[in-house]
Amino acid sequence: MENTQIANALDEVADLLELSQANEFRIRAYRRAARSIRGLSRRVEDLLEEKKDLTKLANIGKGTADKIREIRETGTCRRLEELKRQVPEQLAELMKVPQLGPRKAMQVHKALGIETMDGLKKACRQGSIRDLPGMGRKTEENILKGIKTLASASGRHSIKAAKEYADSLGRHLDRVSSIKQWAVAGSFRRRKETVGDLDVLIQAKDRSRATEETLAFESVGEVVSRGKERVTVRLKGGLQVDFRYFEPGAFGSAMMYFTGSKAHNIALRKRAQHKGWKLNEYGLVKGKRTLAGKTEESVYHRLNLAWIPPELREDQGEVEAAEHEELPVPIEFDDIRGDLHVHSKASDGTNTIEEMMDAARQRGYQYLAITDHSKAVTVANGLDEKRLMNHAERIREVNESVPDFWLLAGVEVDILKSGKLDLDEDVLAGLDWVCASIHSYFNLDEKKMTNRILTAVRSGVVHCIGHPCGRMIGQRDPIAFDVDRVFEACRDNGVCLEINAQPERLDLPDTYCRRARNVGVAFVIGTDAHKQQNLDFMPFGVGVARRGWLEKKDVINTRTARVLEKRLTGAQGHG
DNA sequence: GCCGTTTTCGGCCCGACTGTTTTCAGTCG
Repeated sequence: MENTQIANALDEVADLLELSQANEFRIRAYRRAARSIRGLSRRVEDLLEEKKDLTKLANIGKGTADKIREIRETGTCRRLEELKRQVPEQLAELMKVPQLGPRKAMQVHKALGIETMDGLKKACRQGSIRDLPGMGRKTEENILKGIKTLASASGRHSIKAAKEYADSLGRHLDRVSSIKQWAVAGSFRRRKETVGDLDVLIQAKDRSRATEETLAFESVGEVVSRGKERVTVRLKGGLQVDFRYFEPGAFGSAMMYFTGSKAHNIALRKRAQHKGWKLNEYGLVKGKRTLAGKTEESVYHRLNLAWIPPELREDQGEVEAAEHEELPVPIEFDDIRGDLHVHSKASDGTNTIEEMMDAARQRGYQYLAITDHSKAVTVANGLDEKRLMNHAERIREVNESVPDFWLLAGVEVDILKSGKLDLDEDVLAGLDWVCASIHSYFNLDEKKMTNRILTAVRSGVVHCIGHPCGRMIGQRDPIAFDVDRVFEACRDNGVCLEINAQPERLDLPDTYCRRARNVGVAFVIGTDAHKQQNLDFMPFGVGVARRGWLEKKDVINTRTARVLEKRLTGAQGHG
C-alpha cells in the first residue's frame, strides 16, 4: 500500500468529521497526520515491516498509528466506516466545490436532501438554495460557478504553463507605472512541479489605481474578489492569480507568508509563538513592537534561523537544519555546464546534430551529449547498431570541427522487458555517454521491474538511468520498483540517476532525489530536448534538484568538460 | 487527536473577503 492511499483515507476521515462538525482541532490533527504521511520519504508499509514505531513520526500519535495499521491491513478503518454510515460519503465530494464548505454542504443536504453534484446544480437553478438561512441568490450563483470551475480547472497547472503566464503577467506589471515593486511568491517560487495558482505581491502608492491597471492585463478572465488588501482573478486559461498589496516594511514577511508552504509557515509561527511573539504577513511582532519584516533574512534571523531557500520550505527538516546551520547550498542553474540528454533528427528530434550543438553553445555550455533512441522505440525511428555507429561517427566528425566544445557521442538505449539493453553491449561500450531508459511494459510488478532496472544498472556499459520513474505528471503513474535497492545499486556501480527536466516528467521527483542523495548516488540533469528550444527546460530540472536538497557537487553536469571527461574515461570498467 | 523551551492538561496559526446580516459565519489561502 502506498503512502498516498493511507493519507487519502486519513483525509477522508477529516472530510467526514468536518461535515459532522466535529471538534475542529481533531479535524486538523487528521489533516496534519495525512500531510505528514504524504511527505514521508519512506513507505509506511516498509516502516511497519521493520516494526518501527509510527508515533515517532510528526503528528502521528497512538490513535492515528493504530488507524494507519488498520488501513494498511484492511484498506480502511472502523472510524472511517462508522463515519460513512453517519454522513453521506458523496457530501465530501460536494465540499470540493469552491464556495461550498462543510457547513453549507451539510446544510443543503439536511434541508433539501441533496447528495450529488447534479442534485446541487438543480437546486441552484431552481432557486431553492436561497431560502435557506444565511444563503441567497448570490450563493446559488457562486455554487454554480464553483461547480463549473471544479470541472474545468481540475486542479493544478504545469510549471511550464504557470511560467508562461507569470512571464507575460510580469511584462504587464513592469509597464504599470503605479506599481513600485512586485514579486511572484507561492508554490511557483518554491518551484513545485505543478502550481495551483499564482501569488503576486505588489507595492503601490495608489492601490485602487494599481488595481485598475493590473486588471487591464489582457489575460484576465474574471474578477473573483476585490478588496483593499487582496484582489483575486481567474485568467482566461483557468489559472487563478491572487494579487496582494503590501508596504515596504512588510515585504519580507509578506514574501514568506505567501511563499509558504503552509506547513513551513505554521512551523515558523509556532516558533515565534514559543518566544511569545506573533508572526503574520505584516511582520514578526512582540506586543505592539515590530521585530522584523522588511526582508525575509531579517525575519529568519530574528527567529535564530538561517535564511531558507524557498524550494526547501516544506517543513521537512529545513527549519531544524537552518537552526543548526546545516542547510544545503542548493545547486543553481548557473552551475550547469552542459546537457547530457538531447535528441536529433537521427531519431525523433527536429534539429540536426549541428543545430543542437549551436543551441547548446549559445546557452554557454561546454558540452552536449547527443542521445537518440534505440531501435525498440520504432515510433521514434530508433537506431539499430549499424545506424548508431554511423551516427556516432558523424557526431565525432562534428566534434572534431569545434575545438572549444565537447560533443559526446551518446545514446538513449531502451531497457527491454527482461532488463537486457536494446543494443549490443560492445557498441554501447564504444560510446561516450549511455543513458538507459524504460519506454515500454510500464506495468510489470514491483519485483520484476526492480530486477529489470538492476540488470541494466549492473550491465557495466550504462552511465545513467533516464527518467527513472517513467511517470508523466497527471497522465501516467510512476512505475513500481524497490527504489532503495535501485539507488544502492546505482551508487555501487557508479551509475547516475537522471533528473529529466521535461515539465511533464520532472523525473526523478524531488522526494526521491533527496532519498537517493542520502544513499550517495550521483545525478545528472537532462532536458531530453527534442528541439533547440527544449534546452530551456533545464531550469525546471534544477528546480527539482533544489527541492531535493541537491548541491552542485551532487550533479555531474556541473563539472567542466575536462573534469567530466576524466570521470567518464576513468570510470570505464567500473560502470 | 496531537503535543510539550509556560509538559500530562489545555491549548492548538492567522487574517481577508463575501454575502448575509446589522455583528458575523463561512470559506479560503
